[in-house]
Amino acid sequence: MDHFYVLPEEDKKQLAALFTESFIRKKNLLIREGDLVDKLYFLESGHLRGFQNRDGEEITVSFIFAPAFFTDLIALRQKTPALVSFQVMEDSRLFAAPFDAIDKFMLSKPTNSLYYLRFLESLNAFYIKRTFSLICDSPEERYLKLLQERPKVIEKLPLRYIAHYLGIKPETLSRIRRRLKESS
Amino acid sequence: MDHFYVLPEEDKKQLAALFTESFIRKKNLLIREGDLVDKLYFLESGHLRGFQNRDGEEITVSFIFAPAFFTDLIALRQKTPALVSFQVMEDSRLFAAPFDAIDKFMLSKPTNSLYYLRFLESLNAFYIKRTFSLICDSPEERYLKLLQERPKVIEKLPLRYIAHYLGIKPETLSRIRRRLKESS
DNA sequence: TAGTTTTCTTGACTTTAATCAAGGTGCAAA
DNA sequence: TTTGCACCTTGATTAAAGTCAAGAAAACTA
Repeated sequence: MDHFYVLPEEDKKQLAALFTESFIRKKNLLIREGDLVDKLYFLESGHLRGFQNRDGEEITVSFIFAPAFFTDLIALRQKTPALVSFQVMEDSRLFAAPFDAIDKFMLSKPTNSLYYLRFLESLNAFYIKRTFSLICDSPEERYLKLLQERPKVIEKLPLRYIAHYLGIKPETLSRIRRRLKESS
Repeated sequence: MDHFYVLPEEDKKQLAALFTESFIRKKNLLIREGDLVDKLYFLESGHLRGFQNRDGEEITVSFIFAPAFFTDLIALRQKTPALVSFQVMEDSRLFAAPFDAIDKFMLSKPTNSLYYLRFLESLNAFYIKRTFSLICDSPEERYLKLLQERPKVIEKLPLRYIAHYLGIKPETLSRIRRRLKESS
């Protein structure tokens, strides 16, 4: 929890007390599309994929690698049904806290919201860059950038998830990989 | 400034005092790609486009419509050169505040950061939805969604900017428009 | 381990968008 | 008002990604 901003020891304890531990088995859903969301999660081990159901097909739109906080922020704040399902890709340990309690914690002291603020800022940076890449770069360029910036994604995840994440079809990614192998 | 969270009158005055007014003429750049950024801006009238230079061509990647806060958040926080140039599309009135001062303001009272926090959350929601649309929707679907969600964009902006924003070429958008006209 | 299922690869073909180039339109400046 | 320029539209062509289908490889299960 020290990635963004280090809270004083005392406040950190107070925050940690809001979370309860749980375990979840491979392939289970943590958030289901359409659910209401009221918790913030911290994934300690394993990784997740987020997907949307489009005409019966599951389109993977995001990945979460431990250790990381996550939730469906849109559903949570706007109190609307979740847009995305989150599926655990291996047996995982995680912590959950009611967001109401987090909000209270943040309001109790100015520095308490700094961590969340930094988290939002970096999430923003990530999605802005991803948007720009989808607009400006070719599928092959997007794949190469992903390879550079998040090599874990490529090592651990099935090709079809990566393809959807990049906005292309699995067959196309398979061909991109072959092209890259041949030309090297 | 009341879109997200209404500050008490006193705090609002304190915040407003951090901003200085300025005017900028049509077509001028407010932030230039490569600049260092240390201010938060509030656009009171007019609208902006953000663009990147790719192989000599200006690719429009974002629009800002008054009234709205904006800055290059990535450049600002990571103290890296701006990724995007911001150009005013008509003579505009705006306000600027050093971000250092904003940070101090936020740290002086827990509720002072709430507005910024809501701003970040809604910016996030916006870019997440845009990313998903770029992944899942066809160019025509993306155009129709934009038409629905931000009709101002379509009314006021040149076709080629809208096309780049949607990740397609101007010729393609021109053809999409014709198709839609014919089929209605 | 053997067998089953899922995922990946590959080829042939179709669809879609990009590119290139020409002509038209409309706005802006003189 | 006229002229010039920037922008948009359109058609012909090319390039790229999508689709469909079959077979190979890998992963899971009994």
